[in-house]
Amino acid sequence: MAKIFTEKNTSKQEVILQKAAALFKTKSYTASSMRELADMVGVEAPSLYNHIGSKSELLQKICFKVGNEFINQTNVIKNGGGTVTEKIRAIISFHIQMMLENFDEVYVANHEWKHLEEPWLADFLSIRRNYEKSLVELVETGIEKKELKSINPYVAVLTILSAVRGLEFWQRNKKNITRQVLEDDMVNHLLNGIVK
Amino acid sequence: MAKIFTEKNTSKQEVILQKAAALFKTKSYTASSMRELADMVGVEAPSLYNHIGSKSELLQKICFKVGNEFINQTNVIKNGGGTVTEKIRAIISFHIQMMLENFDEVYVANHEWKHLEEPWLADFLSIRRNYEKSLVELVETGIEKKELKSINPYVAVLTILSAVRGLEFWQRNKKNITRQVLEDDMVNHLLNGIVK
DNA sequence: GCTAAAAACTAATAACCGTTAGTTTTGTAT
DNA sequence: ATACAAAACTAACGGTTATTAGTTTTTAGC
Repeated sequence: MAKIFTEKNTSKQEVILQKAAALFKTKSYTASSMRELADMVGVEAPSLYNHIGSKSELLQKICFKVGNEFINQTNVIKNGGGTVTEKIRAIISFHIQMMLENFDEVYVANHEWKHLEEPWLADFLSIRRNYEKSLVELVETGIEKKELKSINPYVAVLTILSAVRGLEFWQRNKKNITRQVLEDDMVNHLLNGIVK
Repeated sequence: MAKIFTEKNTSKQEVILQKAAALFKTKSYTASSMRELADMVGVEAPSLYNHIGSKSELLQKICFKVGNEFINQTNVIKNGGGTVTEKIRAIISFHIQMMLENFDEVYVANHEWKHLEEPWLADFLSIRRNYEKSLVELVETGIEKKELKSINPYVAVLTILSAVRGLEFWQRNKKNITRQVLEDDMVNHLLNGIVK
C-alpha cells in the first residue's frame, strides 16, 4: 500500500486544498497562480498534478465542501427542538463558528464562487438559493407563531446572512473583541435591535 | 477645440469607466481583459489608451470615487441635526440608495479593492478605516445619550455595514420587493430587531 | 537489495495578458 | 479645401498562465 497520509493524518491532496484556500483568499482565484500554490506547498508546480486534477477542481472542492456543511448543519438545527427564535440564534451562532474556524474556505466560497465553471456554477447557485429559501421558511414560521414581528422574511434573511458574512472583517480586529462578546452582541443586535 | 463630450454630456473616459465597472463586477478585476472592455465600448483594445492611462487606473478611479462619496455624504449627515438614531437611519438609507443607484461601482469598490496597487491600496484602506471609526463614534455617542443599548459599538457598526453591503444579493430579486419595503424593513431590523 | 509505484523534477507548449509603436482614418476649425 | 489634432486601426512585444510530456528521484513492500 502506498503512503497516503502525512503527519496530521491528512492526505497531501487535503494539504494542497488548505493552502489553496488560503492563497485564493488573499489573492483571489484568478490572481493566484499554480506556481505560487506550489511554492506554499514546497514543490514545483507540475508536481501538484500528481495529487489534483486542475486549478478549477480546487475551487470546486472548496465551494461545495463549505456549501454542504452549511446545508447539513442548518437542517439539523431546523429539524431539532426549540422555538424559532432559538433556532435562528443557533443558526447565527453556527455561521459565526464556521467563519471563525474555517475562515479561508468560507471566505473563498463566499467570494470566488463566480469563477466556478459550468455545470458547477449552476449547482452552487442552486444550493445557495435553496439554503436561503429554507431560512425564509423558518422566518415565516416564526411570524405565523407570533414569535417574530410581521416583516418581510426575505429581507430579514438577507440582513442576517449579510451580517454574519461580514465577520470576515472582524478577523482584522481579533484582539479587541472576544468571540463571546462578538457572538452575543451580533445575535442580540439581529434579534432585538440596538435602540433602547 | 476638440470634441470631448458625447451625447449624454459624458466624456468617453467616463463611458469607459462605467463599462469597466460593469465588467469588473461580473467577471472580477483580474479575470477582466482590456480586450473584453474594448468590445463593450465598441473599439479595439489599444484604442482605449487614447482615453485612459492603464487598467489599474480604472480600478483606482472607481474605488476612490465611491469611497469619497461615502465619506462626504456621511459627514453631512453626522454634522446635521437630529438624534443619533435618526442619523443612523439616514446613513443606512444612504447606503441603500448608493447600492441601488451606483451598483456597479459600489460592488467593485467593495470586492476588488484588494487589487489596487500601492500606494493606492494603503490609501483606500486608510479611508475605509476612518469611515468605520467615524461610525463607531456615532454609535458611542448614541450609547452615552442612552438612545442605544449598551452594546459593543464596533460590533454594531460591523453588523450594520455588512447588512447593507449584502444588498447586492437583492439585485437578483428586484421584482418581488419594492425599494421602500426593503429600506423600511432593513432599517427597522437593524434598529429594533425582529423578535416581538 | 530488488522491484514497482508514487511523486518529484526539467522542459516545453499554446493561449492569453497589458501595453507600445507606427500608421491610417476621422473630425473640426480656419 | 487645407491643416492639424484626436482617435481609430494593425501588428507586435515581452511576460505570465495552466497544463502536458518525458525523465529522474524517492519511497514502500517483499
